[in-house]
Amino acid sequence: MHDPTKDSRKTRERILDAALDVFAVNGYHDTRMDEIVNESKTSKGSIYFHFPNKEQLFLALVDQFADLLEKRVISAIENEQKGIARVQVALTTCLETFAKYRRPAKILLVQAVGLGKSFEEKRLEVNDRFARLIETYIKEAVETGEIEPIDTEVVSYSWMGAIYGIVIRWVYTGEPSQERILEGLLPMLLRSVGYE
Amino acid sequence: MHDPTKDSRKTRERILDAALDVFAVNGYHDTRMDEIVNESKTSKGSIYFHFPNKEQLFLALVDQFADLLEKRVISAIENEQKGIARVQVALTTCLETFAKYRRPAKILLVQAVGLGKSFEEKRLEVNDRFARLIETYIKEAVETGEIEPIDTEVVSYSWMGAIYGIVIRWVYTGEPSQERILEGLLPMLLRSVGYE
DNA sequence: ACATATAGACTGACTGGTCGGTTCTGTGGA
DNA sequence: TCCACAGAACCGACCAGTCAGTCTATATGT
Repeated sequence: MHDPTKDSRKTRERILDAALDVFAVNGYHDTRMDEIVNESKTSKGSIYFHFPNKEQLFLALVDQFADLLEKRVISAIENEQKGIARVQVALTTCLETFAKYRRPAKILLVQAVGLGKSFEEKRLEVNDRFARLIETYIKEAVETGEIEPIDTEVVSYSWMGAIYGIVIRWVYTGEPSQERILEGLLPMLLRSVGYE
Repeated sequence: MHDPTKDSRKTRERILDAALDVFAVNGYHDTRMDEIVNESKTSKGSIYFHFPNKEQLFLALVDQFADLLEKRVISAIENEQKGIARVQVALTTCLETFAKYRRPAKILLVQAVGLGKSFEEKRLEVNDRFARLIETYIKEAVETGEIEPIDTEVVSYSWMGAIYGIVIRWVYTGEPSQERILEGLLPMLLRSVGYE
């Protein structure tokens, strides 16, 4: 019907970018719509033209990053053989993506937590998607016999937690360095399922 | 008999109990002080007599649980020999405590996240306390030679994350069962530092 | 023993500022 | 002419925090 023009898309992105900045720093409740208006150099009318309300604007950011993360993981492993190699690449890609997109990561891992019911639903949905993605590759590695059979659900959720925990700390303090994370965390996770 | 201090203490606890219930279910921002008033069968004035404001009431709950967790871990390991045995007991105690105190756990792990700066400070402080506690015991196990030298900081934070990740899922869905968590997660964590 | 004073604990109706969201008028470009 | 937006003025629900006053128990004075 109405193909969004180039300008329209640009404005939408300016709003999303500004929202990303402000939400990442201040969190959801401490962010005023007027701040996003200022930051985006648009207007209140414009924001409410592109997004129905504050909540949907925020969730759009969460979705955007979840999609990005999934796409990057899937495209990274598609050249790999089934098995532990895929697990390794998937983990590396996750960590690299979190490192590269620090603010979206903070929004997903920190700012989206502890908000109301509708937010929590979205977050659990994203988490599940992510955990199942990891679970798939772990199961493949079990199938190829590279690692022993294990409770893959427990493994995937605790891996996710481990990654989140480290990344959250890194987001706040810059420590441990990305190098240390890759060199410390990855082997540790693989060792946890009996792969050296 | 009519010790005013005792009555006062009881009222304070009634308020804390009610706040625990309501905050755990609704989160910080979706909790109205009036709900806590109703739930606690006290009054607005009474709450503001015992606590300076909403924020401090919430943080009192976080502190309460952090203290409890630390006390239980420390008292549990004091009968154990230095080394991996202590690590094992510390982890078991953590998981048991989270399981036993489900609502406080939810408040610490979920509802306290993504609130403002002062909240985040408190949460990071609690997390650090907890991570360092674990780190201590891991270091001891390295000293006794039961496990190989490792990046204990990365280990402690990722362990913490792993535990959080699993517990959060359990808090929401009841899955995986406590049994599966103890039988799946513990050996996994120990394996991750090269201990069978 | 009785009256009075003081203080701590508690009550709940009320308020005042905040902020998400609306509305409306206007503008420039395709 | 219509889309995409600017932006100011405005609305009004919502809710943390206030405050004047009540109640009860104990201390003090006579």
